[in-house]
Amino acid sequence: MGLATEDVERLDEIVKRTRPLHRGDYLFRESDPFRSLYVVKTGSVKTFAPSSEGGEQVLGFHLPGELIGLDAIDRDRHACSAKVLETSAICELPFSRLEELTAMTPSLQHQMYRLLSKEIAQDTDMLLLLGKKNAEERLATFLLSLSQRLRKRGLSPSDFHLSMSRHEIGNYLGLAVETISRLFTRFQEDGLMCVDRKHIQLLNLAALESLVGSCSQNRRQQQT
Amino acid sequence: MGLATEDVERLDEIVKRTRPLHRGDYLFRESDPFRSLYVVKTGSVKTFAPSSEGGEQVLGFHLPGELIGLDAIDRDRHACSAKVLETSAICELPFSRLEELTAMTPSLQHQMYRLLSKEIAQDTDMLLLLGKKNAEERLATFLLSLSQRLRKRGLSPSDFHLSMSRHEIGNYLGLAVETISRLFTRFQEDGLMCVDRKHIQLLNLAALESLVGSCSQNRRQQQT
DNA sequence: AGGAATTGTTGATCCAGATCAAACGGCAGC
DNA sequence: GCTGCCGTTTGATCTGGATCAACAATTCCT
Repeated sequence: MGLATEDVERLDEIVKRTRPLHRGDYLFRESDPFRSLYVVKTGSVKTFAPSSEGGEQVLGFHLPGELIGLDAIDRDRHACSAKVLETSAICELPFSRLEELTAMTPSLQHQMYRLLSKEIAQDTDMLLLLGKKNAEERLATFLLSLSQRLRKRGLSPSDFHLSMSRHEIGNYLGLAVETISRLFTRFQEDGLMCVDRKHIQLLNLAALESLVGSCSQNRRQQQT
Repeated sequence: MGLATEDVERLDEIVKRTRPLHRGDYLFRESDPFRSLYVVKTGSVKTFAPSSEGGEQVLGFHLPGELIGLDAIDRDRHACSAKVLETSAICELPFSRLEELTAMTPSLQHQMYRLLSKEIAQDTDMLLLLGKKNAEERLATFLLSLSQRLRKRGLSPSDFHLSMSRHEIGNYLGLAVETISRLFTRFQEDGLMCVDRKHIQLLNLAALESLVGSCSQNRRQQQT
């Protein structure tokens, strides 16, 4: 992510590599004391918070290269749980070590601020999604987000495996499972994608992008 | 916020105090280059991002003591606009100066990480609100949040002025203006609060808190 | 392999909250 | 004081997506 090799070496020294984790394993649970940040090397992880009365809100899906646990620094304990969705390799970054390191390395400190800030900006996008977008726009946004993040890691942006269930996607997007299922069917009928169980192929990225930007053509105006 | 007086003095040296700003003034606009963070001293500010096709999503209301602009560090330009809601005193913190200062002051660096992390945790709460709560729960959550933040600053937690319009509240909470208006009326009928134009009195904090936690009594189960 | 539990799909119905419509109350400008 | 414009309230109606209800396809377990 644009670090000098010198910095990378230093970071490398404090990273702990954990043995592979498997579907269902927890990286940490809500209210665990906060000690480390985690980086997904391969596989995927979901984070989620308990909502009132037993339910849960999926907060995010984390793909290779992505950092988990930034929301816990403030309270010294995790505010959400992180569960592995498929066999995954995860690196652990003890935060106190990281903090010492960034204190003596301005370029790393800057990088750290950027990472935290990026997380905020992403949450902000999500607020817009949940606050203003309809079901179709939400799912299109989700698919394109996955696509872009996979591309960034050199993986196929148009042919991939969903490690999360329809239920989890719906929860994340603020929609019911049934709505997700119906939209997958519809998107497929419209030739936007090809869905086979958890195997997804995006056939028309451009069309999906035009859905994301709020389908102005088929709605009257817009509130607010 | 729990800083050593020594640190506060150093911070004080880099703070720019701006003349009072007035309703409608912008602190910054979306896509402006990022230079500074802002702290509300008195008054209030709203931040908002353009949503697709002209609308906007209100991202937050910022009261005295709160920091604005953290989402811009990553991209070097502001991802949202900040508009003053009433005559306000705002401090400006040039970020490059702040970054230098925190690099040489571990306690300040730590504080900075905590602030960024807290922002993420707050956004997370908001995702839960927009993803899982109904209209009643959203408004109750909003009112209690204001109440608590005012109390933290030594202001009345149960008698205050709303500097934002019903429209802005609705936008923030993902609800229509009419819904906000109706809920205010209902909350008042139920003796939870007293509403007079923009003047709010919370009469029953405990009851509002019980609303927030999802009113399990009057709904069947709960999805996920 | 066989049965049970989980996950996904599809159709029918329902409802919270949006949208539409109208009238009202404050307040700014003249 | 009068006028016009917002912002707010209230009522009527509409609708996107939730909920309910089967059922089908997978995966898991023994």
